[in-house]
Amino acid sequence: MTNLRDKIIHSSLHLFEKHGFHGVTVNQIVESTGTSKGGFYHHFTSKDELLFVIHDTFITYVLEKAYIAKNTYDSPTKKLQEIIKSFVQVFDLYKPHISVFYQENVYLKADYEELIKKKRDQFKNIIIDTIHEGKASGDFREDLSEEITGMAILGMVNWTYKWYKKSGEKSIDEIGNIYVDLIMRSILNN
Amino acid sequence: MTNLRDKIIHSSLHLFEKHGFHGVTVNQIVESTGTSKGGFYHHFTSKDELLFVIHDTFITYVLEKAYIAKNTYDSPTKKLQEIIKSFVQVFDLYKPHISVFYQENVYLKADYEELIKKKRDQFKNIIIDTIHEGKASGDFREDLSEEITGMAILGMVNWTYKWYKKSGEKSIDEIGNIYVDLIMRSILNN
DNA sequence: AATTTAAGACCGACTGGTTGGTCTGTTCTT
DNA sequence: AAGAACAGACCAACCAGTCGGTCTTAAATT
Repeated sequence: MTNLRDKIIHSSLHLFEKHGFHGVTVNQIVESTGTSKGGFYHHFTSKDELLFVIHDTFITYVLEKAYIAKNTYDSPTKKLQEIIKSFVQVFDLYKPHISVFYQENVYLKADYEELIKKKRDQFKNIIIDTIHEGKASGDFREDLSEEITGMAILGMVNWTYKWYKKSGEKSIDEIGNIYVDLIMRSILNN
Repeated sequence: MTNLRDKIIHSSLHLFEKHGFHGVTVNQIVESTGTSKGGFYHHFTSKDELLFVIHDTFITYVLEKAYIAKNTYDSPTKKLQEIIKSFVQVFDLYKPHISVFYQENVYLKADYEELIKKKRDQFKNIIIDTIHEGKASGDFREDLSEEITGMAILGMVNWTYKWYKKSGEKSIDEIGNIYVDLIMRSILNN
């Protein structure tokens, strides 16, 4: 971590995670980073922009991983497995980002919100499309509702941010494998 | 809705859901309720207490439903099915409460937070205990991790608050049945 | 090589608007 | 009559953002 910008993001992330966006003042961020108001506003136009940057770095990373998984494999089953696994792995890298992402998104300003929403919808659609493919190929059950099943999977996986701790009993890969197992049993044919 | 207290809760619920706890001022609540600061502070000691009341009414209701389901049936399978179904039904009744519950819980003051956490843990344990019972009785797979499976189920179900709309294609009971189907396929033996 | 110039990085006292909460009344109810 | 229910002007605290200024660094000029 060489530059101040990254330091500010790093500090604010942990503060936001614990106290929420509005529970943390710019002065607190600045203090915990070891800089000043001037330093902060030299790198960010506003507190709101900082919130956006946190949102954007996370969703951009996740989206790219999902595209890679989608394009690397042919079978819908393998695709979905990899999308889930790669997403779950992100919890070890971006846990605080994710917490802020799901906890504070209502506080994004309209313009920022729109940008984030687009990427989030893309991610959602990758999953739903994969379920669609799986049904078409005969891998997945015909009677699945693509929308609801997609949201069920997303929910199961996303919720992890509420309870996952690196120091917990199970590693993130173990958790990912459990999710994949549960999901596959419920959507695979026969 | 006869008394002012309920009116205030009702109005604030929708405001909080859309703009978040800190995105809504007491003046806005008071205005949208059609009352005054005096009216508000006659019924609530603080804005924070209002937040707590919203949390508490929801979790108390849900917890009671879960206990009833747990005590009404004998088989773990049936128990779990009913717990899930009864919980999902709550979305039609308490959608705004739930949104606030999961979005704004970081802003609960320490004392209030503790009270809520206790009830939330009780709810979580009802599910985990039921999974435990199901494994013991041979209904559920032996190799399930009770903790992770429990959190996976909770995640799937809880996440509904992020996207569910009464006006949507599927009714809440249909969604509940899909969840039960997915979950049962993944945890039932053979 | 020495000196000037200029821009980027960072500082921190200050401000203007906002917000939760108070307090003194007035009106309704029993 | 008397207490509960409500009204609304007012206040003190807080907080995001500003702005004039300093320090560092590296290129440009002499």
